[in-house]
Amino acid sequence: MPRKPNHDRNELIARARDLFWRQGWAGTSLKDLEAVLKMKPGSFYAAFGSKEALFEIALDKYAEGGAERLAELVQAHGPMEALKRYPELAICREDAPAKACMLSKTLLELQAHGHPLAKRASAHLMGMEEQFAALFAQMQSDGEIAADHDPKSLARRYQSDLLGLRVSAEREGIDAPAIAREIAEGLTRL
Amino acid sequence: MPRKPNHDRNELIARARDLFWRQGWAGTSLKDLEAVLKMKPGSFYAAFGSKEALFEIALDKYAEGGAERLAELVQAHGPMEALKRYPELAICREDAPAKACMLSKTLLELQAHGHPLAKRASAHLMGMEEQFAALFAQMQSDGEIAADHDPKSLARRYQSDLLGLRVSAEREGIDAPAIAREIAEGLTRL
DNA sequence: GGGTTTCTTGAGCGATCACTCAAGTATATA
DNA sequence: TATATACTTGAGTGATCGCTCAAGAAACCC
Repeated sequence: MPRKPNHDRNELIARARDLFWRQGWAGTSLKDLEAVLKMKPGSFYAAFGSKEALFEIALDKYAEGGAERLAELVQAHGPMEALKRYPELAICREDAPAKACMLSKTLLELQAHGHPLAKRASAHLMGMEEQFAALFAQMQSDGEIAADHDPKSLARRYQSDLLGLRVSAEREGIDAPAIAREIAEGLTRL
Repeated sequence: MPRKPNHDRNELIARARDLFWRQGWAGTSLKDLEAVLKMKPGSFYAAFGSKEALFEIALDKYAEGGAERLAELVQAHGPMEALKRYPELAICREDAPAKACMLSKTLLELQAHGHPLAKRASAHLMGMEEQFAALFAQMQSDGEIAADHDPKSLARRYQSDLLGLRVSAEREGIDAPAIAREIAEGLTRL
């Protein structure tokens, strides 16, 4: 009996994610969202409830996408090669709306006000780090890297390097791929 | 003939810098500033002209402070030891309003809108990097590190590591000093 | 103390913020 | 075709945004 929605919800969320990723929380107004999603306020609030609710969904989709891309790399090339390629991949995707990580951008912008979205971004960062740690642990049991490392420490450092790389990539006049290569090379020394 | 100002301008700028540093551009309202500076709107605009003008002054003061702190370290301990200590110093100052770098926070928040303050932050980051590069170059002529490195590359990587560290330090449950130690240790391998 | 100058005050400006809701429109079933 | 059920529309909500300005208060000169 009902009328069906004009838009594909998944596509809408992806477009919202890209806009939030690029412009941040406060930098994205409802007007911006209405323009990109081609929705009037009424439809928007019927579909998503609030700006904050949509940001949360977009943030989750962002984290999910990153985890998937890493998992695919692992599937195709194994843990070591995946971790080597991931940094360059993170900054060179030409369709990405920003070089920097949306999780860190959200954390830096909203942490000071104790905003729930900052906590959520922080949790996603922790999830990524655990994913990295699992890969380092696997590389150890495979004998691919020395056994005297703490996988969690390696993951913490790798995550930090990655975040630094992606902030650097946001700057103009910086050869970010060179940094990515150095991070990858650093992994071989383990 | 005139009446003298109630407040010390330098102190006002320092307080504004700390507030902007913590809360970012959009996260800091004029109400916040009025409260922290104990100024009414009229005084505020007479003294600083606009929110943006004050942010710019605060950003410059921030960059200046960082450069000074590094220079003091170099003066006291020489280039290598200074670069080793700087990361830990950056994240452990208990009086700092935030762990993350104000320059990178500004860049990430405002870059997408092409805001002049983002360009200014970017320029300050470049200035820091040149300061680092000069130190690496000095270490080379002193024979303290191998001569076959490019000082600019070393500086770029050091800056990236530093930015990553300071984003990581903003997260909860992360042993940031451990990352700082690893960065310092990495310098010994040059 | 009178006059001048600067600083401080705070009500209030237009613009924009996130958001609401009653009315209109299109698609389904009967 | 008639009716029910979403979905879409956009003017308009109160709140907050950065900012202005006329009036009052305080410190200097003579």
